[in-house]
Amino acid sequence: MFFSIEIVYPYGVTDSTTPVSRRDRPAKPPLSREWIVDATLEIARREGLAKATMRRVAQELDTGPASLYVYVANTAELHGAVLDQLLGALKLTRRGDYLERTETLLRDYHDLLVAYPGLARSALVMRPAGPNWLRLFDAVLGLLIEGGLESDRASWGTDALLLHVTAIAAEHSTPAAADPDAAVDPGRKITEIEQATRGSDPATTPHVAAHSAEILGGTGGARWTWTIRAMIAGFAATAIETLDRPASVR
Amino acid sequence: MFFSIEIVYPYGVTDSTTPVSRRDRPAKPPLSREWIVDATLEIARREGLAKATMRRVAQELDTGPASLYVYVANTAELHGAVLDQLLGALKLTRRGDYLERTETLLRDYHDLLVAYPGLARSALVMRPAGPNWLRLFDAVLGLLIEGGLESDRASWGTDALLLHVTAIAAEHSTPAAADPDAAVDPGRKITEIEQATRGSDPATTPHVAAHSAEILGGTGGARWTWTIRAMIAGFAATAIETLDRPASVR
DNA sequence: ACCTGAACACCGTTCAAGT
DNA sequence: ACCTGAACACCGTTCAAGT
Repeated sequence: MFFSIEIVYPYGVTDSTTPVSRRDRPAKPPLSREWIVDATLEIARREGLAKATMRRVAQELDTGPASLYVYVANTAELHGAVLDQLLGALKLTRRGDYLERTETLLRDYHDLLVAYPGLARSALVMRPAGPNWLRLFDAVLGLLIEGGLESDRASWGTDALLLHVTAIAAEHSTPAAADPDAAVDPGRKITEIEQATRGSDPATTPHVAAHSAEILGGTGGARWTWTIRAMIAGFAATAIETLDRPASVR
Repeated sequence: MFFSIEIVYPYGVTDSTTPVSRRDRPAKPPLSREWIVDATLEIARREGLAKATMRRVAQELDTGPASLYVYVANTAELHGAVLDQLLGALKLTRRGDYLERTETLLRDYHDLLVAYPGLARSALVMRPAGPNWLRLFDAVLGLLIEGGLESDRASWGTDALLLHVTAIAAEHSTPAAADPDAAVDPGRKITEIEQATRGSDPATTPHVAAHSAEILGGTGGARWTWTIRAMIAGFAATAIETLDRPASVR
């Protein structure tokens, strides 16, 4: 076997997180990609990624927005660099079996995305491909293989798991959450769905009407864990070859 | 049993799709929510949802953007109305067992999102709650229950499946796809990930390096089907109660 | 009562002109 | 060669003023 615990564990031991805490910037710092990403990160932490616009970042660095384009291709690329920077802080735990460790890592990834409103949304669009993203992908893939999944299922499964966790995070980081000005008001958006679900017409949506309690029920944590665990179980149980039989379905 | 095929099948037989083809608008139509949604839909179809801004829609309707706010709360709400409108066109097939029918419905939903660049992205953020969204949710839920899933797993599973399909669509509807000006160039973004994956360092990302072919392999269709089928299998095999045992994991 | 012109406060990105 | 002021082409949303 080519994988080993020793190779997997060093994941996340990069120094990528150092710039995060480096706040001793001179008044007029020398412009560089690193400083730009750093400034973007600070704005994202304080006010959400949506506020970390080219103009705003430039202002933070005492320059004009045009200057940023010397080091950064566009806003999407900049936000991608921020995500990858943050991903460097993720670390694998040594505790638990492969399943617990996978869940913990995915949870940490989720929590990271939620901590920076707007980040999940851009992660979804960006198709991240930075070095730390690759490390995260590698860690999950290694865990699934360690858990006994065949490498093809493990590969596609890792893709699906990371995408799903990102989507959950994107769904939860509402625009309201990204805007600290708006009162937190966590019941608002929930009520809208709750209202639609509970008040659904049994004639047109009989199953929703009959199971509204289950649809709306469960703490976020229990639901999250169940979903991830069920997905992994499904990936472990479903062979890819099987598909070639009724593959003509579309 | 309270669910029945007859109740499930009428799903999608609304007239919501009629306005889509109604292009015989007078030069200066009377402003109404319906006309606004209709105009937004047309712009979205032709140029992508991103171009369907308040200003652009207002221009299409020969008025100022302020006038739209009489009928629509904000851009997000308008885009949500467009999604729900389009969802009205989805229909259940009678062919196949519950699994095939679920897959076909989810596929149709996916294809719909992909057909309107930007729609998936906004569906992800919006937490849709319109009547046709509820109908779609109800249809999937009904199919999973018909397939034998307990109602609690079916409920959470439906949520996860719809979220995942939306996320896949959002991932595939790149900003490039939303912008018809940009040359289609489908190899571009793929190459970026392909490059990162293939060129990954075996020292830092051993599993990615070892399995790059599997990670990048598979036609989109096979991958999509495997993922959805595996998820459903996992939901069917994983009891929610089980979670309360090691629920203290976080 | 209903509608809207005009304004406010922003955006990303480019490019000609400066140092 | 490197940097950037100023401009171009947009945004969402509000509100005072009109009909």
